[in-house]
Amino acid sequence: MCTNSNPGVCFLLVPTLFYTLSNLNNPKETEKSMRAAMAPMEDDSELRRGPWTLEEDTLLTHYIASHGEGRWNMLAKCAGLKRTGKSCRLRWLNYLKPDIKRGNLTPQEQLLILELHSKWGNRWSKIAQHLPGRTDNEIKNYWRTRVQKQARLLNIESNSNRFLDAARCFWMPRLLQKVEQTSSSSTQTSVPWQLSDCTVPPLPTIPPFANKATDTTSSSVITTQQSMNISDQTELPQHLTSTNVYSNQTLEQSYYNIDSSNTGNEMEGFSFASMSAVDSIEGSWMSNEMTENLWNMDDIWQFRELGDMGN
DNA sequence: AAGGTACCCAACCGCCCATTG
DNA sequence: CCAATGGGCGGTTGGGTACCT
Repeated sequence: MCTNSNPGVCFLLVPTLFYTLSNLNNPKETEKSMRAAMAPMEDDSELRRGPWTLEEDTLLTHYIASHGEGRWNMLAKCAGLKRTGKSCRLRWLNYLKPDIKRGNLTPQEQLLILELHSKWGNRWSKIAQHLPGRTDNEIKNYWRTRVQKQARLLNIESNSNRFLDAARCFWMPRLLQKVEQTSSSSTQTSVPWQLSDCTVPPLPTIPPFANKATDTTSSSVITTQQSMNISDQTELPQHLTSTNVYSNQTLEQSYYNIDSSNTGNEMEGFSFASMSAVDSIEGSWMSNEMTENLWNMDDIWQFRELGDMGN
């Protein structure tokens, strides 16, 4: 019933090669894998857990190449894996599947994640559907490690409107700028969506945010929908495919309508707002150390010449 | 060089929903 | 209708590694 005849050579080679390469310079890892591979032989009744070995990967890949995906519990047994079906499924989807893309997220992908997350929240799998080759797990990790880190540094909730506004006003435009830079320097792009129509408005010359924070008379807080011009459609965000959502008006609106109910200490956290001018405004209330941390995020924060961008 | 800390990410966990018998 | 099972999803954890002091 469960035979492993007719192995799919390609499927077999990909993970094997990857494993070999990734462990080539890591004898420690290879040794660990070997030891782990031996472990199940000691107690066949035990389900294995923890890191997958090359042997397990090969077994799984081999089996799927021959029989296809699905029925994971059955698959695990038939393939001779001492793993749960869930574990097999996860390993395949997040690691072994041939079309998995590896390496750092491109600015385009980062932008798309920010954009889609502002629309759908933590719907990682839904977001991942729009990033070919990226897994929900990877996107989730990216969000939790990079994005939420920024939120922490800023002392604001990553799921708050304030953070959304900050990302919208400063992060996204810069990513767009970077996208344009990279796409202009190379004719080919792997971006799954059209970038040609994306336009980055010049960043406004913004006064230190603390000044605005004292304005408790302003009343409205722009919502995600308002500032993003995001429709409820399931297609890609409009500005990524057609017109520019970062119209000057929208940008200005979202900037100046950051929750005005916040005062004092809370506002201090929202340093994103002054980031756009952090290099150009003398005496910014934001410490150099803090801005350094912020701008070090990946390489997207290379745009130190913010003053220039606004001109 | 050594120890401590922060970060990254693969893997696991628990919950939920859909399907099946 | 209901229980069992499979599969999907978001949240969390722990080990490895890079970086810092």
